[in-house]
Amino acid sequence: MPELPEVEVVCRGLRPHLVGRAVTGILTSGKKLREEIPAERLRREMVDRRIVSVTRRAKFLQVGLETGAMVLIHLGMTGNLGFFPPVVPPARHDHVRWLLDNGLELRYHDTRRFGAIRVLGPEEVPRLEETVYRTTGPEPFGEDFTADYLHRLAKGREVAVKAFIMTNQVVAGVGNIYANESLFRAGIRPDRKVKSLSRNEWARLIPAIREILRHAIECGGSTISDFLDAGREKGYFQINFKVYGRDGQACTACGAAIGKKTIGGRASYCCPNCQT
DNA sequence: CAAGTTACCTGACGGC
DNA sequence: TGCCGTCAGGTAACTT
Repeated sequence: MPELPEVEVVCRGLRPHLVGRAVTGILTSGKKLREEIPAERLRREMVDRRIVSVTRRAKFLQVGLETGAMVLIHLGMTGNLGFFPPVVPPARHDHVRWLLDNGLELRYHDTRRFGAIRVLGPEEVPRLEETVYRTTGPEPFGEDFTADYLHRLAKGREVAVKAFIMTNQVVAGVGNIYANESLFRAGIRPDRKVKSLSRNEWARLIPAIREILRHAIECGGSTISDFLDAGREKGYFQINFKVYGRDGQACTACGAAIGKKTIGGRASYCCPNCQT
């Protein structure tokens, strides 16, 4: 499920329910995610502490504690968070349950266990950008994400533009779906080598990425409110994809059949007519 | 060093 | 019905 827009939607959905709450206990499944769940450290930094912020950087959710400590949550491919009353039996693949002082539980559910949960002490938080995010590029909505930056970074390189913009070091948070959709919006073929893109094309791609992401966040936002007790994919993404998953179907702009091929091991879709 | 491949997991789906 | 291969929105560790 989660690329940047989904993580942003989860972030905004959690915030009003979490900020100001204190954690009273933490239960874990004992199963390993991408990394071991640091259950003891989680308890040490969170139990009897108040949550003061819920933010996002790249695809990480950042839960800030009153002590200055922080818990990072990455949803991987199938991670999700939801609030439940304790009487609701935990589901298969619920891996962390945060008991809250309002009687509800926040549950982390992750079928494929590609997600991650990390704990940072107060002394580690000021250096996040140099440690956790050392290899993470600019936020797509950040002012450092510019055509000049991309043009310079792409110089002489042979990688396909779609793989390039999906690389975390280049820009944070653009996954397979929105890479496909952004390139369609910008009219650029996903298999173009980045060294062949003009300064103008980069300048076109940036707003395309931003508009696609912003629209996806807004679509998710329409159902944000039912986080309580709802959990799981309650129809967040009624986004109409223009190319993703539409191979063989007619392009919404010109009617040509959308094509599909693999780039960098990932399914890639493109209109042979609208994208050059 | 850049670019491509593989591994980590489970579940859903299509073909036979 | 069931068995098998393939695929899935992420990422890092590999190999080439």
